[in-house]
Amino acid sequence: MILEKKKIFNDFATSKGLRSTRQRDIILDIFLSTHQHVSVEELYLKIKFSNPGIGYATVYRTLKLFVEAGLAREILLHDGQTRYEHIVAGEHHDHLVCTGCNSIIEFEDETIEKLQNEIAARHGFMIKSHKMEMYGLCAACRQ
Amino acid sequence: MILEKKKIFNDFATSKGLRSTRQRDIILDIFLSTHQHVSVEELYLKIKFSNPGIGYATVYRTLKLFVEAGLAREILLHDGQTRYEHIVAGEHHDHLVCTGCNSIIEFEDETIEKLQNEIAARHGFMIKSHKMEMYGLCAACRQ
DNA sequence: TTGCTTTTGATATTCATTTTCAGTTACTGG
DNA sequence: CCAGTAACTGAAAATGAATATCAAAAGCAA
Repeated sequence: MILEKKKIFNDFATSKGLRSTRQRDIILDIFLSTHQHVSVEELYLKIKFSNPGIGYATVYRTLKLFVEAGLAREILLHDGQTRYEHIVAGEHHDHLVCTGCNSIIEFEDETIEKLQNEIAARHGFMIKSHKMEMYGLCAACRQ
Repeated sequence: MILEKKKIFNDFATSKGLRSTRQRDIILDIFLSTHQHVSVEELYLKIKFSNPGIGYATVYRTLKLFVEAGLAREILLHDGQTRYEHIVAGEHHDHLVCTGCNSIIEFEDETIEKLQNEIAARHGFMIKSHKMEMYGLCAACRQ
């Protein structure tokens, strides 16, 4: 699956006439090794650890490329930090965000997806992406 | 309905020991006269027109109070501007955002709401709020 | 390798939002 | 009604995430 994603990125790079660089390889590797919802800061620190010398701006730039390539998606929570999550082809999940401990639970619901498409169609919309977030207290924080 | 909202804010202010000020009254009035999804900038300009002298910071501060009071909700789109929308008790709507012309269509779907509650329950979550946004091209922009 | 173009890293910049702080205003007790 | 005190305001400075700039470095085609 990781190889598959690397291929997606390489194909994207080729089609765009982008060059293949050490930095982009490293950033992709590390991004793919992370869990969902990395903030740029988190990713940058992780990269810096094994590869000092890679600059902040490059991480930003490269993440934007991942979004363009369809590998990642930007998500905005309410802490002022943009996060990036992995896109898995044919799969879409949404988020339960605990406002107590900031943990995030993912879920997927086919029925909701279908309803979303119906609603979009009803309004003449052509949907490219969507997101859904539910805020509340997780089981642990309710106590 | 407007009076009702003013009462909600007054009650909130009283319970929090906040003072009643001319500025807050004006900002609430103008906020209530806006449509959905005002950015701070938009609101500030509108306020400035009839009430020069009211400062940017006060508008920011006051909008946060409206959120606390349950009158407004912050929404984050992808243009770097925080927007505020009205909360109508017992009603919840979601958004279709056109990435072509930035227009926003609102919709409401009871079935989705129900599904969300079921999902939350399944995960032991107590939901406080949620949001759903679908991005794509509206009918006009598809052409 | 040469020459050209993209990419990078450090830094400066931008822009939304928050903080600071001195002056002003609202409320409370007398 | 007045004075004291604490909250509120406005202007300006500060912050912090994200972007732009630019000289140096690196990829790529011939």
